[in-house]
Amino acid sequence: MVPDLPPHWLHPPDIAAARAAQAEMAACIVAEDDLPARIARLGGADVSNTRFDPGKRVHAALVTLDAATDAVLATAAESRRADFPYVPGYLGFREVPALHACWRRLAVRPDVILVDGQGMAHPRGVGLACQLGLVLGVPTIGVAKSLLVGEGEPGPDPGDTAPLLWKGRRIGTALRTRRGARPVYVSVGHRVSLETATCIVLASTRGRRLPTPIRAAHDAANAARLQG
DNA sequence: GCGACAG
DNA sequence: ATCTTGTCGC
Repeated sequence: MVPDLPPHWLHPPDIAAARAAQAEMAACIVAEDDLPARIARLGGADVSNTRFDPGKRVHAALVTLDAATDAVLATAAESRRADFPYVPGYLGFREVPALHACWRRLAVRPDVILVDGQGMAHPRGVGLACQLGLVLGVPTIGVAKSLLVGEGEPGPDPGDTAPLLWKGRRIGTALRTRRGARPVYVSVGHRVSLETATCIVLASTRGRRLPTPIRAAHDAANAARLQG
């Protein structure tokens, strides 16, 4: 938990301030297990955008699923104007504010949130999943569909993994969740170990490439965009 | 300087 | 991220 959440962690005035904020956040990330022995609820987070939108709005969604049945226990969506542009490496500053609003209204809270984006597999070790976890004070896992930095190619079978390496450092795990599909890139967000993160992601993938919570969040964010 | 670049 | 139908394959 963050005692005093610095305003610039959510709303830095510019890229330079955002970069400085990430440096501060990097020192606060906890890459260790802090989860209940038996995870009951899994969260999913995603944001949808409208192309060519002059209003620059973002449509965020946070969902809570029963880890055993995949039943949706709660959903919260937030549509608002983005106060930060999309800049590779600074996605968190664009999406976290709206997701933070979703969290405040989420009726049933999950034990851990699977985030559609990188965790520590980031140039400065502070991807969207890390930022969301730090701001909410909740365990998070980064699950990205493509790479920002690093490389790693797992075997062809579901469950096959390969270390995600960058500059000689391990920053995550490339995980094959489905045969014939491109791998997903798992990395620590906050308050979870890479090993546990990888197990959770694989366990929540029902024969699909992406884990159920993220698919549900994607659907919810999309629904929010199609409405308001 | 050139190329890369989550969502 | 988003624009989009059918189609190939297990």
